[in-house]
Amino acid sequence: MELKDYTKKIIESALNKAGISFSDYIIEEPKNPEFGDLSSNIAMTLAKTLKKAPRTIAEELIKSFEFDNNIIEEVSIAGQGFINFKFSKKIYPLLLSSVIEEKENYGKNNSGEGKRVNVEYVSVNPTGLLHLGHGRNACIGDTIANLYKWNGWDVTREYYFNNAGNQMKNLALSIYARYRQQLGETDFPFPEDGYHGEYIKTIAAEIIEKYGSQYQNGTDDDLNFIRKFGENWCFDKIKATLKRLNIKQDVFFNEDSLYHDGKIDKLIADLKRLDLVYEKDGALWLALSKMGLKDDRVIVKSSGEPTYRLPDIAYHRDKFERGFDLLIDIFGADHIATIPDVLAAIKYLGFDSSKVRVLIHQFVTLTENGEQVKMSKRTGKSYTLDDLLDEVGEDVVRFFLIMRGISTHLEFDLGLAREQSEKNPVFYLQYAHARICSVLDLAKERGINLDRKPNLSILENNYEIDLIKKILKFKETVTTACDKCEPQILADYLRELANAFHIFYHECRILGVEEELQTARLNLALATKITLKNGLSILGINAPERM
RNA sequence: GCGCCAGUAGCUCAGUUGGAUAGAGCAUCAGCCUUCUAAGCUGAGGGUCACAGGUUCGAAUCCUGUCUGGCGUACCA
Repeated sequence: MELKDYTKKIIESALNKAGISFSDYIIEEPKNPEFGDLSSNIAMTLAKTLKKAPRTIAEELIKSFEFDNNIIEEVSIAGQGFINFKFSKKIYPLLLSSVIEEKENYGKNNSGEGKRVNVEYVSVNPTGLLHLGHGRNACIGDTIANLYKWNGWDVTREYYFNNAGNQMKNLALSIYARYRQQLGETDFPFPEDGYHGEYIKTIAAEIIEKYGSQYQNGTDDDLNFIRKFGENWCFDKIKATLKRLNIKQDVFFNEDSLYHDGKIDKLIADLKRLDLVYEKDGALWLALSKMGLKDDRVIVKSSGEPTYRLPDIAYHRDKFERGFDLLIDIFGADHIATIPDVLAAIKYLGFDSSKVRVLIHQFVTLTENGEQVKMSKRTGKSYTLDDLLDEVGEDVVRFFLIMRGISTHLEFDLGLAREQSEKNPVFYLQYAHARICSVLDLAKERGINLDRKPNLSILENNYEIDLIKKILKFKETVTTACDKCEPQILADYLRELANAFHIFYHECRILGVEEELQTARLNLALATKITLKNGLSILGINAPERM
């Protein structure tokens, strides 16, 4: 935000004049607006090193502040030594015209220009359907990818999957058992740790429908066919669900390719060369204890099969070698165990592991009227992401799954989500947008020309100024939400923005007032609409023109 | 046992990396539509920030310990 930069320069130049080099302070909006528009704790943080009372430091600093009186109205000292800045009300409307000029680009910045980030999310193996937790992962990942895009980064959205190994065998055997059962052998044994979902029965039924009983002998070829059929079936469903959420990933990275391309062999060779692995009990162990971790782990089992750690390390190395400046992994809480191992290995292979940012989100529970919901009422089976989408719609799902901080458990209130009313926070935002569109339409009908250069400085009552301030905070919000990788920050901001608009709308008549004011207020509404729409698009949510 | 995450209003959650009187939504109660969408707005009540110590000008925030819940802690992924 430009005003914050301006304030920072004032402080910095005062520090320079005093010959002090110091940056351990913040400039922030005080919670209580009576304290001004921006506030700094510089005098208090300096107190420690200068060994002077905060208030005297503040007084001395203020004496050498140089600023434009048209921008800053008042600088004052308060409390234990806060320096408060109060801006002229006139400055805000002037900043509004750039919002309207930038339109769909308002809020973007180029701080990430020339940098490449890889965001890996969803990454569900094709052995089943997406559930709520996957949905949270998907929505967080997609929103974070959008945020990086808005901050000027070159973004690659990636999905990592494994279509080999035990779990796929298990999928094949599970389908095969259902297949035999549906062909008449009702007591055909189901594998003990098989996939119990109803979808397995659906897949079996489809195989019967298309191919009859030709795979019932269960030869290797038969099982291979069934495995591939099941994999494709699951992947198609997963992709279809993601498409409903408007999520489209750029790269689907198959773990298997790491083997075909020799990257696994190369990794083992390199680890051997670095003396970071050893053999014991017929297995190959990764010497994590040499890398500062507690326990060594097996990376190749005595059977010759690798454990998941090995390809995970090779995969991260591959991402580094593809030249990304930042790697973001989004995992559910159950995947936490492998992370320190992968990062340690990556570091000892000579890569900068601080470029890997791992985001762990906690689980989602579905509730209704305070009770936990496990089954879908419609299907009577466990709730899939698709069931939820059918029930409450894409916008609500996307919003609800990002509206809490990543690291907290998320309670998805089905009753609230289903509610098409003011209680539902999504509709609150969308309603503000639709309301603006309706006013703008009406203005158009009445032949009001918005393009004529508006005199925005006529906007000066508190409702107008508060709304303008909120609109201007959007840029900073996009940056903060991205830096912290917290989509929730943006969701909260949009609610505040919509609230500021609703208040303005309630208090200030837009159409039918004196012409100059009408034009100015219409432009304010337009700027709000632009900001709301841009923010919603980052969250992947529609901004309806009518509700 | 050990590791990670969490514990803030009746419920669901924020709290800008240590700042000023701890906030919001929902729920409850009381108001506001002859005028641009009432899916809106206004007001009220509601708190031992899990507990106990410590660090300092100043702690919901940092440190130590305790308690509670979730997730991990495989030659599963």
